[in-house]
Amino acid sequence: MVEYVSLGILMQGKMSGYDIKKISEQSVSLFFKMSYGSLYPALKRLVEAGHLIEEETNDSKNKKLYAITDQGRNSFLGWLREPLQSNRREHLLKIFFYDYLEEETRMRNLKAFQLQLQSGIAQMEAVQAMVSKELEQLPNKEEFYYRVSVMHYGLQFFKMEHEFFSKIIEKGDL
Amino acid sequence: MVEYVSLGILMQGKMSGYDIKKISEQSVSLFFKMSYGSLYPALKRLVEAGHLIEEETNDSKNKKLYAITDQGRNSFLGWLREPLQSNRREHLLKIFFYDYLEEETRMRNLKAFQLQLQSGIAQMEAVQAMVSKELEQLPNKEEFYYRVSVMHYGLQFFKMEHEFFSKIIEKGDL
DNA sequence: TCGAGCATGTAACAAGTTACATGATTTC
DNA sequence: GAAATCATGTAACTTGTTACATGCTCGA
Repeated sequence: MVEYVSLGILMQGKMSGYDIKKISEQSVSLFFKMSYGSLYPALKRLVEAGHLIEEETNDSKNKKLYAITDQGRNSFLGWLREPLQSNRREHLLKIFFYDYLEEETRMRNLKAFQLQLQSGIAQMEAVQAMVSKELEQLPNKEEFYYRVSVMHYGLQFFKMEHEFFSKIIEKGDL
Repeated sequence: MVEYVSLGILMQGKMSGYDIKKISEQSVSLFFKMSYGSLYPALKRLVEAGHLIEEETNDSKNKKLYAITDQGRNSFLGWLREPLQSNRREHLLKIFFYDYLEEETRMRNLKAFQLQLQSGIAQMEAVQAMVSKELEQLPNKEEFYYRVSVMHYGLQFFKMEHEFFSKIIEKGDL
């Protein structure tokens, strides 16, 4: 993931590793934390793979500037085009970069994900209904307060996400 | 984490590795996915560390039952008592098991986390205000539609989480 | 009898964290 | 002149995934 996030940030223009990290903190830090220990080796690999070009500046700080190549751009777009998956939580990361993606793929993926969410919600609602029935039979309900709350939270969360997707699919008011 | 989730599930009573996975899917799968490749080695380590006792059943399927020891219970509770941190997303996992924790620590941790959320929200709102001002100056606003949407989503999400915490702290209606 | 589910495990690999290590520059 | 920040990197470690490997049992 560091690699794709780095490529995504470098779509803006060339910059140093240090800058990439700073920008990631100001933008995608909600969904993704980057450490130098993963970033610098990743940049090295990307250069070796021809996805980036390294440029040594001989200014005082001897920092290096990284620029994305066509190959890198293609690789990044390939990643963006993949179906959205919520299991790895990378879906929001991808959507953050969706302005770079062509409308068609964008809509296809957003709608597919929307459907997944819908069936997930239906499933969870079924489970919840069952659980709360079972729970009512028990004398010691309060012992499951946090369990139940967290399940409830999960459901709420998915419903919120579903609503969010509806809005961005319709390019609704934000 | 597999280790703590396994211990948490075994607080209910002894069962096989296979069962642990099944139960994890029915309960915490929203926040945590378990694979056998991590589960079985984890169980082995927990036995070696004295946190679990392994019991061979000689029934046809030759499955093994795992039971939590006092040491394991203490280790699990130690983990539960740690402050909640949202960076690793393990906070909901912990809260799921919070019925096992004493009220005092529970409230202390929930309230501390609530405060963190609050300052996070304030910070994000400030950033958002700045960004949307800057954005209005630009002629090509639409090129940042997804970026802006995702940021908006993040803020919404944290607000929702904040509300959730308010409710469970007050033992409010769910 | 055949496939789904029960049941356990290993090995290679992937990805990232943490701590360490270093040094220049800017700002107060 | 001290502290913060810019700037890059490595090595050991942690954690988990994926694919492979095996074999039993129960119901249709």
